[in-house]
Amino acid sequence: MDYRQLVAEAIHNELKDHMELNEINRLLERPKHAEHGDIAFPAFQLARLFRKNPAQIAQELGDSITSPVISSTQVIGPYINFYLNKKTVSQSVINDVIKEKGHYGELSIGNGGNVPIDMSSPNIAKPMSMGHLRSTVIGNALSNILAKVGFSPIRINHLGDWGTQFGKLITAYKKWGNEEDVRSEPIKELLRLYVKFHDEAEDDPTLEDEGRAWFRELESGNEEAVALWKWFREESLKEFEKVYERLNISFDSYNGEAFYNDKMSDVVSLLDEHKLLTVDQGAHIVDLDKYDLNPALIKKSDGATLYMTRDLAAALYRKDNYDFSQSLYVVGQEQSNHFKQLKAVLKELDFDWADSIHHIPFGLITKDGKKLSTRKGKVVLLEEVLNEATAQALQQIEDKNPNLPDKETVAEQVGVGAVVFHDLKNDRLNNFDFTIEEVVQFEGETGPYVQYTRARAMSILRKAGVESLSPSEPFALSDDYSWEVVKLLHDYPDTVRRAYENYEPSIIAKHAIQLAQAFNKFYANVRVLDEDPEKDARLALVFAITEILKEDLRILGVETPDEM
RNA sequence: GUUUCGGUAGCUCAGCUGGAUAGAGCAUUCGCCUUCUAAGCGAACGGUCGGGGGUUCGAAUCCCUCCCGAAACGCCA
Repeated sequence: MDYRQLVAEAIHNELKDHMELNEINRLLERPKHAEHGDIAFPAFQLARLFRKNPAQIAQELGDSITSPVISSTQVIGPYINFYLNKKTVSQSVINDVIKEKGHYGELSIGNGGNVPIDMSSPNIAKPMSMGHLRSTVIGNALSNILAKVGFSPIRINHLGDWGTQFGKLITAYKKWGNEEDVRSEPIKELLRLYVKFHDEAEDDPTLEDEGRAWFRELESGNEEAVALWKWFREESLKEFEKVYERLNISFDSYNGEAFYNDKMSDVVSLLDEHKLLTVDQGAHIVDLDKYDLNPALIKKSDGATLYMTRDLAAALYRKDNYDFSQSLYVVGQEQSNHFKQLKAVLKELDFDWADSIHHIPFGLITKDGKKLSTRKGKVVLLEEVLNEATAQALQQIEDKNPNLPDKETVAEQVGVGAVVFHDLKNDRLNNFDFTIEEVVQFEGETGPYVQYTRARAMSILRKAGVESLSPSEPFALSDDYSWEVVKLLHDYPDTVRRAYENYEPSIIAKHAIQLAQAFNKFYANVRVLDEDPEKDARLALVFAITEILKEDLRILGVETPDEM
């Protein structure tokens, strides 16, 4: 049931010749204060239309609007406030959820269209940082949201597995590294070598030359260089897999930068055929003046290709391979310019699908107010954050629920859940300064709060012996605490739609928090298991809540322990 | 300097396409476990919505301008 639509139709019945249904729907609003009813219609626009005082219009119109979902109407000044029929609406909404369970809120906007999502994309030989976490969890949540509204997401891990840094790394390894250390702790050791290289290079600039030389060797297929590269890549991937496993995220493709090595010359020829390339200071560029953008650098003055070249190759490959309906890039906002250029170049190539490419930017994570830098060894290691969160979750369990079975598993779900939820709960463009205390929190607007809320609800169902419900029974409720929950359940499809339209997982996270808050108030004030004529309906509501909280968290990539 | 984001309670943030007395969480203080998990609930405290103009019946929200912060700005990705 969509009661907003029903109310709009009821109003439209009275205003047929004066206002479109859509317009009415647009004007309807949810009052901020409970004493203003459940849904309100302001009469200001009508005042202009009828050249009358809006309060007077509201007064005249108010009583004539009727509908089975409206239980009463109250006019306050220029507002017509509607109170909905709680029993009718709650019964309908609860049954909708019970019928559809996790599928509730699914939409068919996507028509099954493929949507490659460029996400995570860590650099080989570097540890996963909090920054990669953002791309990973936002990308994952967006994939789930897209699937929920009918697209077929394709998760692509565009690994940073090529570039001059490998020349530097090979140089550093040959100078200061050994096989054993790399094997035992690959990322840590490779990072140490990488940082050492940059330290030493400050005093000894010839190192940079050596690094470039080794990269040239790698590009031209030098056996030793290629072997080292492959080895570094494998070891790194193994480490990344551990993290992805903890986050419960998998990919459909690991085609990274190296994958496009043999596909870039085609891009260059294509640009050339379209007469788009010009030479400037020895470099090949595409002029983008008419887009008010800097030129896109396609080839360096030494002939080497660049990031842009590679991303063009990737965009073309994805179009050919997936025939996507849209293509997303979950990449930090500091690269906005790059993606504007990318789209502009594709437009210059006359590809009409250029507009279906969307950069999904996100804010920067800083530490002590400063940008993180791998080169300077200034990193927040994701794995350490997850470990700390899990350890604290375990401590919490020991304190509060020491008899809980399988504590370690739950601690992992809660700890990781806290970190992931924290990353998704705010507008993705917000910057934030990393502190472990802030990320690992279990109270208030956090992942564990939502998980805990659901665990309490599950506990009620367990005690009542409810495992599943069929939607036939009359689950009508009318108390205020249930009503707040019912309204949030009702809003779910619209929430999903908004999350999709804005590519914004935080909209789902906020819904989860609101629903959890509403349920906790209900829980504190309404006894579910007591014998009461409404007992079955209350259990049905609790069941509906567990389903939607679980679905909210599933979309965000947060697990849901039944007990904690 | 140019462009793009941002400035709302002590801190972190909501506030949907302008609407009725600006909301949460954290922190602080206080109350609630003989009743379904207190990772909870309730209460108190806390705001010139960066400043100034403008549009409007109505502006935290839209426009202009100024101040402050962050990021990007041709051979890194």
